[in-house]
Amino acid sequence: MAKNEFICDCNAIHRDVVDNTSKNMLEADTFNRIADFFKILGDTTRAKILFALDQNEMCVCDIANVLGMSKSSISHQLGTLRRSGIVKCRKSGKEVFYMLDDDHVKKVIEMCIEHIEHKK
Amino acid sequence: MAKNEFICDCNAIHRDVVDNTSKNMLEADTFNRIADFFKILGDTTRAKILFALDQNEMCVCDIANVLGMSKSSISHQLGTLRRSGIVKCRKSGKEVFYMLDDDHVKKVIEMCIEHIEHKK
DNA sequence: TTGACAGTTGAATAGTTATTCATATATAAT
DNA sequence: ATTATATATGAATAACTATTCAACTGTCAA
Repeated sequence: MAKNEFICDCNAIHRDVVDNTSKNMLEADTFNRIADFFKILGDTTRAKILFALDQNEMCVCDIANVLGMSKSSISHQLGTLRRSGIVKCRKSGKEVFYMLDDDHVKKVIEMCIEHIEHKK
Repeated sequence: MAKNEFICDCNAIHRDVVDNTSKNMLEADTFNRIADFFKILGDTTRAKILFALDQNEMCVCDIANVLGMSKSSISHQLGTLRRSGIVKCRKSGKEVFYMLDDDHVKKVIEMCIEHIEHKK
């Protein structure tokens, strides 16, 4: 196999490892989805919102007060979470109550906390 | 309790829910750590690197070839992963071999893939 | 129907970050 | 010593994103 079948200009390639690993890689789209999922959790505000919603469904105003942030900011983030299918909402009069829409999120957050405690 | 003990200017607050949830919230620093952890996974390049390293330890050049990206770019990302304690490395001559340094990462990624499959 | 209020949304700003390029360091071979 | 190579790194650019502000929608009450 010629050197320039490989993208980068090194001689240090371990071809068997590279070939084998390449074969096992998932589709590009799958990695995008993985990254997108974690990107959602990778923001302090959203992490707080999800942790809070794990305890109670809440209206936008409640969440804003729990986090000490503006309603607009919270609403933007809830929009992001809703579009990702991680939270869902129900309307009741003027209020909109948000709740988790994903079992995995809870587990993933718990595992993450475990990780953090472990690394301390 | 006076209205302005709450941060935002709504009347729609459910005080018991807000008070209770507030009590159960973790420290700000903990949420920052949670978000920082997920931020690391929340990038396509880093997700690919971690998935690849889950199969074999590899040198920078190998990873660059598996991902089809420049060595410099990969090296920057490996630095980020190393500083986060998610990968570690060993030197062997001119080469530097990287490997996972965290059991949780594997589990978290697997759970994430499960989540993605489930939502399809 | 008018006013008040819960929530949403678009635009703007400010901060962050991934990649590239050029350069630097470290190791091995000649 | 000198050269080649593997990796690291600083600076710059470009792309992305969180929050704010202002304006808007929809609902309830008077």
